[in-house]
Amino acid sequence: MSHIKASLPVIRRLPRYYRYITELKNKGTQRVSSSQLANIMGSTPSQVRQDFNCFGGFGQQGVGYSVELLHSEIEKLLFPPEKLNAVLLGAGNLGVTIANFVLKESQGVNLVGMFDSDNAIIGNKLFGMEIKPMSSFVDFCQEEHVDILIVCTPKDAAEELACDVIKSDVKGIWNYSHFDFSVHDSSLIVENVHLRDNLMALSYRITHKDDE
Amino acid sequence: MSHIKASLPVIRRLPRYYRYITELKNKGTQRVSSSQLANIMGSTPSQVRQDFNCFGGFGQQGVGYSVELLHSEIEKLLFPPEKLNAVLLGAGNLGVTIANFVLKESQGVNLVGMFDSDNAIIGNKLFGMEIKPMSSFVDFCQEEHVDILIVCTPKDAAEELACDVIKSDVKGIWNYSHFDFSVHDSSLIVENVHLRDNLMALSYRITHKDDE
DNA sequence: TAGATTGTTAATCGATTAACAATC
DNA sequence: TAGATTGTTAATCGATTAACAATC
Repeated sequence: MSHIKASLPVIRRLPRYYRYITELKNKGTQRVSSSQLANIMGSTPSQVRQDFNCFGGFGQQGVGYSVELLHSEIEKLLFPPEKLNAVLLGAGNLGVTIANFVLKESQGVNLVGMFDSDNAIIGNKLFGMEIKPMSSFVDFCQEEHVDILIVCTPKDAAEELACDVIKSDVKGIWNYSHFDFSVHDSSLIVENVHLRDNLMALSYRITHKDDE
Repeated sequence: MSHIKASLPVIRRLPRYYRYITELKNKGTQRVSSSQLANIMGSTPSQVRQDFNCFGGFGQQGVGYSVELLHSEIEKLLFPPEKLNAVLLGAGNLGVTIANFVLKESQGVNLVGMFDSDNAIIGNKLFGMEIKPMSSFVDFCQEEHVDILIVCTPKDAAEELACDVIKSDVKGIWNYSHFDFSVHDSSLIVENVHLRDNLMALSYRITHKDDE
């Protein structure tokens, strides 16, 4: 029953726990031990227990964890009571794919707007929503209570947006651009998905596998 | 001149250094100090120096780092002498976007094949390449020397692929599926891009910002 | 009761930060 | 020479792992 604030590594593991426990639940498994979970996660029983104890400890000494309880508790942690509202900035190739992903595969997050600066596509309908001009997004955010900005613009556009972002009063950014919001404003909650950086890291690790 | 094997956090920072140093180079900046870089990176001068010393230390005491030299050294580290060959498994919405990304925005990696199990799209041409049946990818890998597998299939399909992957003798996986290759085969080099997990972590952090 | 397995405290490990001698 | 800034060693911090008492 400690309820220590969860550290970032713990938070990052939470969705993975959720995935595996959902699988167990669907298989009809009733109980699971920290060592079984460690096995599935590729970690250690200690870590599993430490992780869960950040949130209050869902287990029973001598018995293990109830899959059902674990599932519903982690669900409560991951899905807020009201869905978060998100807005897409940059409706290019990647942006549209991510928008589609949010609409179809994410529980917990609503896509409520799409913005672009290209006149050629402004006004087009996509997923039943009209692509609006980029310049109108700050006003939109004020009216519609937007929580998350999904940034899929080129770097320069993202950089220009930086001031507007602060004005817009959003709580977090899902950032696919090469502009690092977190470096410039540490109060923002940012998750970066830097595809290029990620592929480079993979390529480095492959190439230097046998170093020393 | 220590040349310690770079740890994963250091490797992950390398592409970011590269981005910032490329910018400095394009601006015509000649020299940069560890504290300036720390500022741009949102880290500390100590970390910058430690990081670079993993690769042999590119600086000059009392003077700083030459932007030109830093750029070319990091480039050498990140881009292998021969490009790596990659193959896409799963040419759905996300897969096609990623393929497009690799073709247009990644130096250092070649896309040499695309595979899917859906008969409706097998044989279609995309980016001048024919989508081939999934069943043929192991043979293809043997003939064409494939280094990287980009997995954009649903979880079940990825799970079925697991054995073939080992046979195929690839060196690394860029994984967008919900099947965790790294847990099941720790000898594989895997970079996971779990969009759903990532968005969930963002949503958790937003919702629990003010906890304790 | 004995065996199993948690919750929690303590020990270890690794990464980050600080300090300082070396040197341009 | 004095000032600046690195390379490198030492100190700190945080996360992971181990140990063990509590308890089902």
